[in-house]
Amino acid sequence: MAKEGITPRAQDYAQWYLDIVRGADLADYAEVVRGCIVFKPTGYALWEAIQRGLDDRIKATGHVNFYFPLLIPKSFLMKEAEHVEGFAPQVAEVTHAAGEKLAEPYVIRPTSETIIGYFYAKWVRSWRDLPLLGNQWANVMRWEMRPRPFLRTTEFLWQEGHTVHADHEDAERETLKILHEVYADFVEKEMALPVIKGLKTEKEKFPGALRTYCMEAMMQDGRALQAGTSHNLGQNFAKAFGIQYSDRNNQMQPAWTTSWGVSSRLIGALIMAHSDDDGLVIPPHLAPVQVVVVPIFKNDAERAAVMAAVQAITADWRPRGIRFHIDERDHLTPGFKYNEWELKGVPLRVEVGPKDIEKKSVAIAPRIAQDNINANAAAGGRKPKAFVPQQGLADQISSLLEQLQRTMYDRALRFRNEHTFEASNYDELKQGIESGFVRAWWAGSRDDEERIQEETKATIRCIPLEQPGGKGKCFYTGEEASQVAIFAKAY
RNA sequence: CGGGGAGUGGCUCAGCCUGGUAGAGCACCUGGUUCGGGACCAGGGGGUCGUAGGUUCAAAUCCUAUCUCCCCGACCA
Repeated sequence: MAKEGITPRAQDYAQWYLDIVRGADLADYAEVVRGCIVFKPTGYALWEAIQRGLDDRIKATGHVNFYFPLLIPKSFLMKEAEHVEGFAPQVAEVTHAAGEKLAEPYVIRPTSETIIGYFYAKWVRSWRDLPLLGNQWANVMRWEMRPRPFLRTTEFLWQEGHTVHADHEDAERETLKILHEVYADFVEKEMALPVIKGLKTEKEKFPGALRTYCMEAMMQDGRALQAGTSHNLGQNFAKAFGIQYSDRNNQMQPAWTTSWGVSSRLIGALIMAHSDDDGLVIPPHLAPVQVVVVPIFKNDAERAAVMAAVQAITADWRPRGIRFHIDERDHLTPGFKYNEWELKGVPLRVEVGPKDIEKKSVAIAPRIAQDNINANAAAGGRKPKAFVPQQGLADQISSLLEQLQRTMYDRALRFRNEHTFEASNYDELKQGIESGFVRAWWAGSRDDEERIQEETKATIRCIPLEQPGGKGKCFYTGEEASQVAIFAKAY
């Protein structure tokens, strides 16, 4: 039962995604600025919800926010060899200002390790200054060949954390803490998106990092989406920018740094992981509007009675922390509103009409199917709907929202499990990556990895932190392997 | 950035081949009847046909350039 104007997923997944973005009114194309989008209010509200959830966790783990300039001297980028090489093809440069050519061009930040490194070198003096735990919310720009709304735009919004540590162990601890306690915790609990946490291979790691940890999520077409990364930068940037400190013995030591980020791409992940052919589906924890109330009336007298009832019914919702909206528009039929709010992904709909006033009930309809709420033929619909008493409604809504949150996570996890395959040879891998993730014992080289990518379009998404243990036979080289890798096509 | 497709009211598109006063459906506005799963009738508003240049008495239509979007590839959060 696809909505008007929504291409079914099975027909064209890419078009479906674009239809959701447009239909749910999340973004507009900034067609006058190639590759950029306008975050419309509903899209930006999702970003604000993501920011809130992450910012709370970033601060709870001891970090503070700050802000560095958008423009970075071009020479800064050149100081770390791998870093320049990695980002050079993607940077935009400012060469002129005030009508004059600049002596040294600036680049528009593609990420801020370099400029922050410069200042960290000034700020860090002693072991007592460490760890230095900072984060900034910012926009960055990376010139993209093939942009897609939220998933890959030339300018995007993100947070980037940058920390300095006295030794490798502390930097490593930080890198993993962010991955587990900030990123995966947020994405799994608030976005209802199960992720696989792992290590990037040399080929896939951040340019200039010692190692990169990541979390990978599965989209409904079986492809992987990198939902966040956390880098142990080793001493690479510290050495390039001279970040050093006096240790307890008054010896100068190069420091160790980390950086980590998640971006507005998460909105794309949210859409592609949860939504259906009827439109967007937003997990209740994240939803800017969790419940929409649709009043039903035929005339002014009914309208007055119904609105009074709606006021009474919703009176205790706000104090209970339920985020809701009452759709009072009177030029649209209820049926139209149902479809519209489903398209926009609101988790729960409550209908209040004259019959409900009489029976002290309301109709309640979850955005996605729930075991305890069945399709209600009496309501003329094929969609799940239940009539429940007004008494104790706030409690029931709160618990239903929690139930929906769990259902969404479970549903996404089940989908991932059903689309994850084991491969013990190359043919099995080729077959598996057509519809999902492939787990396989891996002892190949970087060259092997590149060859596999050329031949199959799939990459090693990560070496999962959770390993089966023991040894296996590499599916590609036939050698003894001590680790399992996840292969998939990626966004 | 290479290959392919497309830009005409807010949306989906027709008109272009064969140049001659810009159309439809949906959406929007007004009024009325409706209203528990995408209402109906009547009236109305809205488009320098992506942009720039050229050909022509005359260009949405033909030519050139350019921008943007979509699909496929190489690059990436």
